[in-house]
Amino acid sequence: MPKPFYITTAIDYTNGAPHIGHAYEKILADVLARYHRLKGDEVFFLTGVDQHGQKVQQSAEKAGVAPQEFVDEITAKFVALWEKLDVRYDRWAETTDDHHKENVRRNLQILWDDKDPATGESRWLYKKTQRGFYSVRQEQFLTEKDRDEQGEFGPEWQPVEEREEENFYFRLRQDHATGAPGFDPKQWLLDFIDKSAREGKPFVIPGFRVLELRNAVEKLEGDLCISRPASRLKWGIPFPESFGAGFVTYVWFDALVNYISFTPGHDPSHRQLGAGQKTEFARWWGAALHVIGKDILIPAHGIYWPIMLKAFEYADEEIPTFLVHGWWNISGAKMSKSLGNVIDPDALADKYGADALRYYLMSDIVTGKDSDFSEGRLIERYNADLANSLGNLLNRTLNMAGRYCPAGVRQGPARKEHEVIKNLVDVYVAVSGDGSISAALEKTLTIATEANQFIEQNAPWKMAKAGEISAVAEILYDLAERLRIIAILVSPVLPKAAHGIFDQLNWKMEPELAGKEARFSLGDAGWGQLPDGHVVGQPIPLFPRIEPAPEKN
RNA sequence: CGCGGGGUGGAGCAGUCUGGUAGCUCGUCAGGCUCAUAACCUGAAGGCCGCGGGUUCAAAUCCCGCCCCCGCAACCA
Repeated sequence: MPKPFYITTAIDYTNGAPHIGHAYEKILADVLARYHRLKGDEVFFLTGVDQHGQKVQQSAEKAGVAPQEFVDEITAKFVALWEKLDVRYDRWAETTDDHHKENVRRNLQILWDDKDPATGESRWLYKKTQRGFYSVRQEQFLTEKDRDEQGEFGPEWQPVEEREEENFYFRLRQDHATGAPGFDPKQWLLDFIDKSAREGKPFVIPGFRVLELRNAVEKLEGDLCISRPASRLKWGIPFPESFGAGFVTYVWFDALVNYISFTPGHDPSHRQLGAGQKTEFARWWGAALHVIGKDILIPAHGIYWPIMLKAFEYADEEIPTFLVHGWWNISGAKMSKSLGNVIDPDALADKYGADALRYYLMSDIVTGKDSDFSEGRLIERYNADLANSLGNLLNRTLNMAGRYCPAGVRQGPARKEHEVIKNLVDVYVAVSGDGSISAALEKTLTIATEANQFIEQNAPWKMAKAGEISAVAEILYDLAERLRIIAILVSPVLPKAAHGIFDQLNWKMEPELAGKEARFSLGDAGWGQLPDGHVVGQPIPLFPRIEPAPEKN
């Protein structure tokens, strides 16, 4: 029975066009999904868009269109980009989807109906009136921390007015004044983090984020305001009528729930995983990995979400794992719209191709850390690794095969290099499982580098001149096998190129496999699967060199 | 004394958790090869792994102190 692997990404906010950071996250998740399919796991890959909220409402107003029209337009850009970048997901999550809206409302109702027998009040939600200074410009209540040195609210907040507002709150910690929920969510989360660390079961990857998260939880005070008055936020999911009229769901309470709403087999009528949902849903949910950016770990994913799941009565083992990735900076500075240094992945894909962009984004960063984006580096890595090392290897191999062995390549004796390759494949599997894609690529490229060395050591062109054709045929079989294995290993990152290599090797050409991921399997990465006497195809440069644009003065 | 990340040959980075000959790509220099996408291969120069202490037979790696850089308001992965 194949192992389930459920991978999700953050859903992108449809307030602007996608940038390189959005693309990085989706490609990372796509590569992991493809890697698990390669392993033979049963994979479900969920991604999508977050469409509600204040900022979308404002942007739509500014653009003079209805919010739905506004988000539809931006959503289309995301969908088109993922298509262009070969991000192959299994389901698309949109928070304006009816099923999702229904699910969010049900979740609210469930928490509202979960009454403490002693008080008759909800254990999780309560209504409170907030009175204070409100920035009309920023649409938020201000705190003492927002005052400047003079003790005034600066011009960035103005106009500021005193306001009173009633909202619903979600308990993040025990609060005796308003009735305890029976246990302290904050303490539970701290214990859960510690327990995961003790058991060596990763809750947050990479490890240093665990420390950061734990410190943030320690400092946690106050609860989460999960409603907005409809008078100031219309673009969102209305609260159920039982809460009274005029409340709209806060975006994070809406967005996070998407992970549940769009999981296969989800039935909103069940509250928890337990007996009622020990079905398709539970099978997927138990294997969930959330890929997110470092900016949304604290507090949304690392604090709100586990406590929400706890409130929905998910067991500790049913809290998903987070893979937290870093950022692509620009010349050491943060990418930002206000600095105007945002990188457009769509234009890059047009210029260099999806595979080149995917390769760069996967190879030139260590998962979890930040890296610096540079088009020059993209070209450098493409030329060095893909054009010169791998592409040229394929080209020279097929050229020699066509020239010296038109009747086919021949299986030769076992060589010590085959053992080296097997070890590299093992390392590839180990590091890929940890999400270390750059290390996996490095190991894969090592096979190409060693193949180039192998050619020099044997100099098949000299052997051919000496008439040793059968020996040449064995060398070329060896090279074709290496290329076949490389194609399998790079296929998660370079799906197009992997097909290109297989095609040129004239391998697995069945029409039903053409262009399909099923063509690649880790089980085929063992040595010696090309038949004796196999005839390879014609060489066509797979990665033409990119000539760097001359330095701008 | 807020929280976290980083400081490794000219450039960009890995290695640090699980101490044991300092690794990769680019660049530089010298040579080789000609099957190949002016690609490939071999060799060389270049590092007291931010600084100072400590633990150890042994420290880039563990411990203590210090210095410098970057994030932690918004747009936002």
